[in-house]
Amino acid sequence: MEQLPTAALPTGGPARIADVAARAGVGVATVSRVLNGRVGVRPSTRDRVVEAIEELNYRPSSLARSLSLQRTLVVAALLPWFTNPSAVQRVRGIVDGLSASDYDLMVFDIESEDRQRRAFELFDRGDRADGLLVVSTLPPEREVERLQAAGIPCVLIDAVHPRFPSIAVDDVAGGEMATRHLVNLGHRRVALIGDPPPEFRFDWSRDRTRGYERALAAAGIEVREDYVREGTRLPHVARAIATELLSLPKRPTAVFAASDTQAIGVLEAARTLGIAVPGELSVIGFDDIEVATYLGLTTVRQPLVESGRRGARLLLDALAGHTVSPLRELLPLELVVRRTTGPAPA
Amino acid sequence: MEQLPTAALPTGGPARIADVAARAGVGVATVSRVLNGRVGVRPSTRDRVVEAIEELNYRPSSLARSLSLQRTLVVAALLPWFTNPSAVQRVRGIVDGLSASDYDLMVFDIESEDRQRRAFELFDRGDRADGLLVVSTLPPEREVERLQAAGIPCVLIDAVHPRFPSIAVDDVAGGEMATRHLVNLGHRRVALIGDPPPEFRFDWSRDRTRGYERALAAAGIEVREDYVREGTRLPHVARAIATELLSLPKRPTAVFAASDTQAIGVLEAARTLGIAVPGELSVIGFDDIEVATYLGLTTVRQPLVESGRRGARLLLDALAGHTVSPLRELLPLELVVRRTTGPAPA
DNA sequence: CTCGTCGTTGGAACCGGTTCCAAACTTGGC
DNA sequence: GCCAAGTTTGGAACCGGTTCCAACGACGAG
Repeated sequence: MEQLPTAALPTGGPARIADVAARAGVGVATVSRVLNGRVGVRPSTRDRVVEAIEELNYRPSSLARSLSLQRTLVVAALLPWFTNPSAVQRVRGIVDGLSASDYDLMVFDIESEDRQRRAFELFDRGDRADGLLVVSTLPPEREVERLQAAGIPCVLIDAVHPRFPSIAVDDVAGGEMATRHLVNLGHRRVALIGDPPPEFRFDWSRDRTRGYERALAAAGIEVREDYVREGTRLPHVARAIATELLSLPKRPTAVFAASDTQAIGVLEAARTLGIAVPGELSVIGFDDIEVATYLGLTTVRQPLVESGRRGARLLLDALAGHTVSPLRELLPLELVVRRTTGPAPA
Repeated sequence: MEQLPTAALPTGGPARIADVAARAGVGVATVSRVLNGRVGVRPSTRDRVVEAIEELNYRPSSLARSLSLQRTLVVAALLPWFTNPSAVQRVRGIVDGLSASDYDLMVFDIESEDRQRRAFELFDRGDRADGLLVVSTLPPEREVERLQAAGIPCVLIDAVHPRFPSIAVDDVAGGEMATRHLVNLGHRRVALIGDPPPEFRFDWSRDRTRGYERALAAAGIEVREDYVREGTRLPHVARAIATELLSLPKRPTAVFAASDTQAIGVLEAARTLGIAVPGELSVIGFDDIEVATYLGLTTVRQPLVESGRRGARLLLDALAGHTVSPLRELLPLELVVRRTTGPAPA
């Protein structure tokens, strides 16, 4: 018998490439070549290496590999999960858009400002991921600098920034579309529940409000201040606001909620107060999240899944070296009429 | 002016620790000490280093750091997102359970078998994450070996395996609880829609079915084969199955769906067929996902958020070096009666 | 038989951090 | 003013891969 290295795992931990090399009686460079399917390795040598790999149950450290290659083959999606149920749909699209590529997806929750900071600290140097998809949030300006300096491709979804390509919708048009639908049904007392101006998110709510105002103006209806409310997306917050709204002396006959989540709160408030929907009250949302179907909620659909898919594609393009100019791509909106809107009560 | 290293970023890329050291006129070891808040650095030196760090806008590479430390300060959650809406709730709990720790969470989607394989390839060596939370799925046996060999702490949530600690519920009891509720309401023709035996997931459906059978037996009701169906969780699949079920000559007066997602499909089928719920048909689900509230779905609640929180805590314990024996922790179930179940029609 | 060429191969530098260890520098007591 | 003890400090080895480049062997041609 010829001399073989004694211990299989001298270090006690998982085998390293050097262990494999020693076992196969070759150099580390050769093992690396075999691992990466390089040509120019004698078949007999290759066989010995493969055998050693299997005997040691070896798998290369992706960490060390990334460090050496300066590439991780990972794409990270940064998104606020919970404040935004539609984000899950978007991720579905991202997964789909990435599925044909070599890249793996990692999702990072940035619900709190603290976690947002940590997320960018992990990713803005490009050593945890090769590219970033930032969903429904805006990177702080300091990070914008850093990302661009480090040359990390970054695509925004459901957010807009002049320095990055983005996938979004025309929120003004959407707000107008929703409101016009209500007006066309004969409603004159149309309320709005929007999001408060966000601190570090993209302010889509403001644009939807603008669309609301525009549609009312077009119909010659004055905007009543007490009909325009703001509150976070949390269901119970929207519910409380809706309860106030529906308890006004001259209560609205229709409510446009700037997101489906908030629309659900309105529906709950109406049921509690014994107000019939759509008989006495019409409700329209925005987004068309999955629940909307089950609830029969009328809403303005934005292509959530498609936004993720497009964003992923754009990022892959950028990663492939194609220069992607910071364009603002708008996806189409569509009115989906279900069972929560109807003619204004006489 | 004294001589300073000329180019700020000689490499063109982000600054490295050596650049900082050169700029501050110290060694890399000293910079490292400052970065990590070690004591034993002269204040004046520390100031020079801090200044250099700021001037170069330096941030250490977390990748290189991980490689050197053999620690990532990252915990990975592996879960099938979309086949399982309850997973989102669980992640919410995980985030909460981790929030007080130094660990960051990364979520990895393993919807397809292919992605499951890739996930474990990325993580089973422990160089991408220090610990794993495996949700609603089972690691392949080969990976079990590898994980244990590499000493990577791993906690299962909504799945059970003899070699790992796990957080789960008593599915038999749950199935029994749901079915007994229907029986107590006077139903004798109780159908079941379950999951097909999964290939690489944990088979909770089988246990819930067993509970169903047990409850019927206790009431002296025979299990009718044509009342027991199987289909994936996709809403339209459950819907198709329910449509068949409700078109039987002697159709059931109650359906126990092994998950809320499937229960939703049943509700849709009933509405399409014009069957009143709960007047003519009672429906009970399992899980109590968020939608269940909005739909008024009667269901068996399992503590989804809590499962994530407990799993995270257990994992943190393991990461802190406490030995966590492979215990099977069961969380309590609770019957939540809403508006989709009622007395059996006369 | 010798030389040049090509196919294989291994050593060593590198990716960007951490840390051991020894050397250099302070400081205090005499 | 000198020496021992303690404080700061930097060089170099290490984490585990990839890859450049030089060296080695086999082979065919002259």
